[in-house]
Amino acid sequence: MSPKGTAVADGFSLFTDRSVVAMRVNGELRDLAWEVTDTDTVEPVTIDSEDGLSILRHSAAHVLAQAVQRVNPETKLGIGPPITDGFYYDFDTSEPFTPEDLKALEKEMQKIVKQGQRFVRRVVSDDDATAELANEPYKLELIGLKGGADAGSDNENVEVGGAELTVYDNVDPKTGEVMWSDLCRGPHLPNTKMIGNGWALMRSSGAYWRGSEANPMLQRVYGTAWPTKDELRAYQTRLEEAAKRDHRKLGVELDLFSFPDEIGSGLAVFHPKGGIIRHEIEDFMRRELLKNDYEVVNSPHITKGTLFETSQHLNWYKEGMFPAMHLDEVTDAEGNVTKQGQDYYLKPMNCPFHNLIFRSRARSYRELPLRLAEFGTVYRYEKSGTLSGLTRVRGLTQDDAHIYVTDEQVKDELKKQLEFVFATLRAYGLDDFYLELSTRDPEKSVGTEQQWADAEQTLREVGEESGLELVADPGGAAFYGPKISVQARDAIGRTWQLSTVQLDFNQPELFELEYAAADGTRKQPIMIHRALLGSIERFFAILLEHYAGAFPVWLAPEQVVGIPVAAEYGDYLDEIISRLRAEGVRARVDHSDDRMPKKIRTHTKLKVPFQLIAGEEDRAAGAVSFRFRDGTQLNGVPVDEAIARITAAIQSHEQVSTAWSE
RNA sequence: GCCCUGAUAGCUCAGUGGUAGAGCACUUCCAUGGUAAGGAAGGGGUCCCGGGUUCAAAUCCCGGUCGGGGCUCCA
Repeated sequence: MSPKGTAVADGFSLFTDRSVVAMRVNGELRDLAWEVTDTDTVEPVTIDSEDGLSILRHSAAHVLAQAVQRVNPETKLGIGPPITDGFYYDFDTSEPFTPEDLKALEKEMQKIVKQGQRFVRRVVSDDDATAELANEPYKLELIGLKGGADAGSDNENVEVGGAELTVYDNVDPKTGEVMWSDLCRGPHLPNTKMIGNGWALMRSSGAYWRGSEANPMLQRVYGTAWPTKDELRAYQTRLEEAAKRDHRKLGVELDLFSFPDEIGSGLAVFHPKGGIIRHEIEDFMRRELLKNDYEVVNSPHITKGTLFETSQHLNWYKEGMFPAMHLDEVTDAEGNVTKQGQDYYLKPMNCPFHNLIFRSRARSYRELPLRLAEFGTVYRYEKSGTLSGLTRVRGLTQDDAHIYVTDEQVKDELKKQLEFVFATLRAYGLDDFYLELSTRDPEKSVGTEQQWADAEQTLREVGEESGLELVADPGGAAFYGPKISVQARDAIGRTWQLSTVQLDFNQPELFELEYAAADGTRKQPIMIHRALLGSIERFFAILLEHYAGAFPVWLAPEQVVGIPVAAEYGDYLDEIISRLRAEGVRARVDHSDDRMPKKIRTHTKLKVPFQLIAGEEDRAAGAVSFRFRDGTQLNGVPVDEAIARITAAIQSHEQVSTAWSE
């Protein structure tokens, strides 16, 4: 502890650079108005730093709240923290916000920003705060939480996280009048003018108070804020780019899949072009499985409930399952049951079936590791509000595998699995990964502490040995065992949880699985669940967005389209195309009566990797001209060479968007 | 599941109490063309479904289905 120094200055005199919006004093974020002493360590916080952006966004949230209460003073305040790329503020209001309301609020916010109100920090006692905020029931609740054992989430800490309670007053710079106040830990920008014009309100939605379904729903307004208008524009452009590659939009444009209303929510049909992509994804996966010592199995989509009683799924996840079909019950004329019926369920998971396959006969240690793989279609009754395109559906096909190993084999097998995962994902064009280790949630787990500790340790070692970044996810494990998951970054930097490798010491026990060990005793195997692509539907969506619909040649639904310069050259192209088709290439000639530039436009929009154009010059030379997706071209390529290059590009899983360099 | 919001031609969308529209796509015909839209004509809609209000409903009200944005959830 250093002796208390003498107050010497505030941040305004220490930092004249106008991009400094706050400072760190002895590691703590402080307003520039904070008085520092000669023994303090002081660092500037600039607006474009991570802390600076959070402060900017948090201040913008305050301005939003002030605007809301100006428009409707009856509105009660929830919380208003900064978040990635922006901020939100929750309100309890009699009428939800309409888009017009948001426009009006933006205008009101602009006035507040222009006025340049100062953010002034004021320390208050719990009692004073309680009196001052008597009309703000949610804030009172937060004050009550402060200092409790469970101090609430980070977002709530933004309001009351400090050692002492503070209120920020928004003060009119001319009159000194307090325009508005909010309970807040701070720090804030010195004044609202510094929020500038790089912000916008985005949307509104409902959100449960303190994130619990049991609590009332508040109205949340989301906004975004950046140091400059240019950065705001860049952010908006980024959102537009992401929207352009939205798989739901591309799915319609490229005629890949649809969700007919007649079938029901979350249930997709794949059209021929989506179907062939899916076929290629699965076909490649199957070949890799067989090369890597998996056995391919198959199981039905429905089963009697007893199976899921054994597996405990009916106990733990019944709400997530489609309700039972009650079958085979017989009643007499009086309605008395004369024969008990049976409950049948659509399967939400494949593992119990694989356990039955394991158990179908005596197993020897010589068979282990036994790797059972299936593209198993499962049905889950996901809540209606959580469904989203192909990424969250009610009917999905998992590329599922269950691997049964001895205790000694666990580590080697996990290693092998991770390597297999990386190699496979790379073949689909995803190569930027990190790992996440999900560990025990003591509230929700079976098995002994020792089992968990050992398993988590093994997973951690394997993860660390992979050389990839390993992120902890404490409490994220399922109840039956820890898992390691592979997160992949896509072309625009978003991360997706793909593969999971999960240990399970519960099911082998529930199903009484055993094998004969070398010494003749019976032992229980350890089970590893592993999904490599996750669900095929979701993986399909991820690839579609990753490539923005411009798939590598092997996955492209149409690989080659021949475009004759005039109808006369159609026959010549037909010959070339039939040679490609004989090689298994998806190729056709566009014989429609559109003009050539129109055909080029059509197939460019459909993102066909190779357009083969032929006219007099090409025919005379026994050649074709390539046009690639980006508009580059390669003229007069001899036909044999063209075919060889196309088939090679398919073989190698290569992405081809531009002309090959010689 | 909860809050908000939407549904009009295959697609994108205009129309908002009084006979249903555009562009693209599709069909046919003309045009025979060298690198992102040649021309003309034509077909195509229980305006999501069911109730209600009204002389009259695609339009207003209620319920449902499906979509979208969030919250919660995600074995």
